[in-house]
Amino acid sequence: MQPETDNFFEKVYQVAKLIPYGRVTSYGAIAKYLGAARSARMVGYAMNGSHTKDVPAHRVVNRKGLLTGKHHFDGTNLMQQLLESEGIEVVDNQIQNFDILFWDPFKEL
DNA sequence: CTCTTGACTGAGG
DNA sequence: GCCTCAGCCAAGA
Repeated sequence: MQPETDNFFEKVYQVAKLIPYGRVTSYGAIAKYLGAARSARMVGYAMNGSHTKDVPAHRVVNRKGLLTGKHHFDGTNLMQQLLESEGIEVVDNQIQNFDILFWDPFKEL
């Protein structure tokens, strides 16, 4: 059965899956791409179920490039480990060169 | 229906 | 640049 792309949550998952390897984006960017620029919080809220999906939630951070959602991962530094595993530099929960690694769905899609 | 919570963001000081 | 406040929207109790 086809995924519920009509649901806000599913839309978030779909976009998150489109994030290329070694790239990151912000909740607001995804939200805006979905047409709900003010629903950035909903994006993060939706990610609560991301662990049951094939969604690379670790590639999604807040606008500052800070790993605000790392507490939702199993370990304490799991999110950082995943990012570093993709060649992304992370220091003190903050992504380095965030402006360069930032993946804008409007420009890339 | 009302109230609370939240992986956010933008504006103001 | 940092801190604080308010707005925003959806889901759960």
